[in-house]
Amino acid sequence: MSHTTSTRERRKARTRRALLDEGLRLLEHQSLSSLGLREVTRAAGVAPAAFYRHFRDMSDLGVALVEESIGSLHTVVATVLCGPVDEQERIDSTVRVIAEYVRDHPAHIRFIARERHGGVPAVRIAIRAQLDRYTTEVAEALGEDESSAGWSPADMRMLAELYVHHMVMTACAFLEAAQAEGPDEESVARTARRQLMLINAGRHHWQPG
Amino acid sequence: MSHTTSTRERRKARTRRALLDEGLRLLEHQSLSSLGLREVTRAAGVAPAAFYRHFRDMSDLGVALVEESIGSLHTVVATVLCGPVDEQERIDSTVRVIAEYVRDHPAHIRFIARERHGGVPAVRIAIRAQLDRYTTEVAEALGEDESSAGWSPADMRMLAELYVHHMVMTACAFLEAAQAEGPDEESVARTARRQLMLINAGRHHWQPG
DNA sequence: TGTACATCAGTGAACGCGCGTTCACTGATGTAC
DNA sequence: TGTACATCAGTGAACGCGCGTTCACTGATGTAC
Repeated sequence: MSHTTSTRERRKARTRRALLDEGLRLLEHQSLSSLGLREVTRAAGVAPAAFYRHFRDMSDLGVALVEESIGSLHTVVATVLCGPVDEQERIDSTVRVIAEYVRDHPAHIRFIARERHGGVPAVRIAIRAQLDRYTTEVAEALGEDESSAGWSPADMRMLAELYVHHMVMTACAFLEAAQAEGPDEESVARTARRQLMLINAGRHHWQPG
Repeated sequence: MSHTTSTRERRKARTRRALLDEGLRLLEHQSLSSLGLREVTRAAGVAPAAFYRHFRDMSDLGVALVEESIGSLHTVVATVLCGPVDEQERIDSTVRVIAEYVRDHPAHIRFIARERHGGVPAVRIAIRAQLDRYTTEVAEALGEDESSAGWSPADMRMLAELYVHHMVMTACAFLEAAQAEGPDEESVARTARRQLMLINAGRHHWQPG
């Protein structure tokens, strides 16, 4: 069989994981462009030269982290979009899911927030591409909602962008709350809910055209 | 007189300016935590050691750049808040002013966007403080608007945050448009305007409480 | 099953380089008389 | 106005250090017979 994993393959995969995990961990307190190759290999417990068996350079490792970080984020949108029909409940569960996600994957969120406008072009481009895919998913889901009758595709995209940006911004706020850098988690949640309610009110009174 | 500026003071100020200007210029393609002291002094045309006559370290220079970058941003809010009474016109002029601001100060905007979640704590904190002051200004201005009758202070703050975040996000989008990294300037403007219209619709149908 | 050879993830030493920081200094500017 | 001394922004050499990258290597794992 071609997809049995040999001992060698498993070992290699384990080292790669260690590099990714330790990299992400180190990125909690610095940005990718200041993260050193030797720093990562030291943390992962391998020789510096071993790095090159897995990544071309740090920006390559960064792109791999983007895939992982946003990949897992798609579950969030799925949870929300297949969620309750009642508007208020849907808002509540959206904000709850975001809070949970940040609690479970703080390093991923921080990485995305930090490198989204960061100094490494390849990573910035990868993040934009992923968020774009994400926005498209949301826009398509909006199209299936009955309250979107009469909306132009451009307007649904515009609304999807507003939602996605709001989500990212809320995730960042939860992150700051978690490290006591900003307001506490409950008030972040309250603000986020009310902002979504306001956007919803706008949706219902939208004059297309 | 105590505030005549001597030749010496003027010379010192000029070197400081050169360090700040060249620093900001170099930050267009990298983040603060990877910007070197020698890199900045080289660009400014002074010896490395001269840096210490002006800043303790790079994060100190970063904080100075924050003051400059956001300081000049307050003009934007002033322009908008004292702008036209008609809603559509107000939205149009807001988006226009943001576009102009980004065109005139691209490096400032990029710096703020990049370091807002960047790897240098002191700078992150300075940016948050400035954006907070900014949000408070907007919230106060909203309080003076007749359409805010019956709104709680918390809800006005919540709306102000939505506006400020939308502004930052739109500024970033204009920036990306300028370097052909995203959609063109006109479609960014169109999306931003319609998002503001949707938020406005929400404002008018808001049920306080 | 046993043997001989191939593969290749990880090693460890070496390299040249630019970094941040220190220090005693220089010389133009400022001040006191 | 002229002189003697003080100030201090900027210099340039020196330092120790950790960086990214290269290379021939090792030795466990995989493959063919």
